[in-house]
Amino acid sequence: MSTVSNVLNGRSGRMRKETLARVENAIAQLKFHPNPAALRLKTGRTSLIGLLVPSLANPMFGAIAREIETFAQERYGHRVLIGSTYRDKEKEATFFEDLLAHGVRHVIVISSLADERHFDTMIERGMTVVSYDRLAAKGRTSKVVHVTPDNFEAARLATEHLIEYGHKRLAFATVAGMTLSRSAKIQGFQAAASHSGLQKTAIVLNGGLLDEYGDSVMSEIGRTLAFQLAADPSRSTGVVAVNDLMALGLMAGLREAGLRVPQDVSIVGIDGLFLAALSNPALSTVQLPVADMARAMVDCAIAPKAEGEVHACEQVFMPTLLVRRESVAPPPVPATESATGRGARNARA
Amino acid sequence: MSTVSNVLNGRSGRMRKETLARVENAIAQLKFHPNPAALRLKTGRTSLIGLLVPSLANPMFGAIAREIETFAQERYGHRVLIGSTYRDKEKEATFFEDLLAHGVRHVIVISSLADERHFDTMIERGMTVVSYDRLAAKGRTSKVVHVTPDNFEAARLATEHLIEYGHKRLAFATVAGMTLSRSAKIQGFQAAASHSGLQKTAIVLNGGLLDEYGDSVMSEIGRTLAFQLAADPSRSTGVVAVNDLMALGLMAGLREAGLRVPQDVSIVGIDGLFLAALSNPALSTVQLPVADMARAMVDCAIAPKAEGEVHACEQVFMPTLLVRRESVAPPPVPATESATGRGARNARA
DNA sequence: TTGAAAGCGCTAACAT
DNA sequence: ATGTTAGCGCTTTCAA
Repeated sequence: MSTVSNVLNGRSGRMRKETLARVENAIAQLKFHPNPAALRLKTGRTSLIGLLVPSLANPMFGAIAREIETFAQERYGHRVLIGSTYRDKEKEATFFEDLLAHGVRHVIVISSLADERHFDTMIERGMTVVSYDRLAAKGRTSKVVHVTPDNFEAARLATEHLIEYGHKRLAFATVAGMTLSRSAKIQGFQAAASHSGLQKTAIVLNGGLLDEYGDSVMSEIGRTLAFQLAADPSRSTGVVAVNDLMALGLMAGLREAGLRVPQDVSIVGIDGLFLAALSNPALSTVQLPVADMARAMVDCAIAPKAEGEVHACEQVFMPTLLVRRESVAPPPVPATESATGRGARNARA
Repeated sequence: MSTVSNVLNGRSGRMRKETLARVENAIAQLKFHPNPAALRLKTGRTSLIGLLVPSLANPMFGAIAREIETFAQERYGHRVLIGSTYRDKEKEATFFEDLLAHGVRHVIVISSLADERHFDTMIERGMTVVSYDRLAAKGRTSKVVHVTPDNFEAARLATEHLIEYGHKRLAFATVAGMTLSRSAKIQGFQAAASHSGLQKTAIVLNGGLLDEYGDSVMSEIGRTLAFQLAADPSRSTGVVAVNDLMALGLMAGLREAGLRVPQDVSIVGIDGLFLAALSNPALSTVQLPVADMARAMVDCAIAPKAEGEVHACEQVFMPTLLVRRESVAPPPVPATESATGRGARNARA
């Protein structure tokens, strides 16, 4: 029995070849697969990785989940235990408890709550947690691994694109509720604006709060924001959306409000969803390196670490590039200052 | 010990109240949670449910997965072990093996291969498998539970909508590779066409094959099909897409080819993704009852069944309704028979 | 180099 | 009504 165990665990040096062959033969013959439950019970390990997303219905998270699942499986033979948090602290905590109970030691958390102190508890209990879309808070040394796109840079790139086309009145459209990634994007937006002396007219449009229905309301918020924008005679002519879904909602809302994209308002998204190519006009967006980030997350989560290794690493991925499509054009030439407006409730957020 | 076990398993009748209270107290005090691995090892059961989707990156499957995950958790306290198959037989089989090894007894398979005989093996090995988007093949009695929208009816509804607007030349756009759901849709399409004497001009447009990249190429295929359509002087004026993603791709392609939706060509989708409301023009589509179906699948998969119960049930869900938006209009009035065409390579599929 | 035995945390049969 | 025990399938000492 222990010899078989040794074979299974690669300690084939401790027996003579003949025995090894005999065991391997039997394993093949019987199609023997170690029972994960027994393994789990004995060792505490399991070949499962936890994945926490705000909502599976959000195509961006779907895209990331897809890459994570594929890679974890191919590279490490791990399956994925998935859960939606709807950005709810309670749900997130419950999920972590369940994971622990199921023996899952590796978990990837996509865009969780602003506060990640609760991760430390889990790490002390033996988990490796990889957090997406944020960096460690200043002054805190946690053992959480962070993998994130450079959100500042992504937003800066998007904003630059608008400036390059001559836009003077810029806006950044986001949802209420501040996360690190959102504030990094806002900073990138403002940095780009300031760099061109446009900070005075660069505004942040804060839409509604994501409710329990998760991220499929993101585009609804974009739509609402679009109406606010449309109602403002001195509206921004170029807007950077916090993500592609927001951008899509913005475009739909603008159109409903009678404004044209890009003739009246230009829009740039961030993410690079395949859906961005399908919109009308096709959405210009900053492409994030989804597959690379997914691989990095899986590696950080699962790869065996050297014993004393301080495991807090931070990986920041550059946005691959700006995908220029059709949603950006030069700003409209104003006949008079407020020619494009229609007498409106002053509805800026 | 066994008393505790009895408490945990609801057999609280076998002890006196006082003991029950004492045990419950201790459980609360110690925050005791039964170890799933031990439970699994002992009983063979686990509180995990398997979910197989063609691709997580497909928003429709994301939407379904979201509902399944939420309901399985809320109703049964089950977590979801998810995997993408990319519609590959090998990957599907591997996933099933892994599930079995992990002790998972309940699995939901979304839109799998045409042939589902391999499920029988798994069922014999103690699994409950629920299959989405198909009915049992005629003449076969398997123990697979089927939950599906009425695809025939969905396509019929979509087609009727086009006919109602006066379209005479109809097309159904789909991908290569026949699944039961796709063929049911085609039949619904043809039935509606025939019903109005339009069968002569009702054609099926078969796009490319879904490759290993999964369903994000669905819209690419739509785009390609759009070019074929545009090149045909006597093209169909109303097209039903096999799903919303295909419809979105079709619209993008048509636009690139210089055709307008709905003025030149009308499009109807099937699914009712939230994305359909965001397109330009907003996509008219047949809404499927995603949440209801998800619940039904989870119930069928997990709910304890009476012993001898013949377990093959078939649940067919009616499409809730047609969502009328902007992608359908009356057909263009032809100046002469082929006025709208541009001398084209005859490119029909 | 191999075998024997303990034990991971439970459940269920059995004994008390 | 409660306690005792075997055993689910492994890993890992320890002994041979």
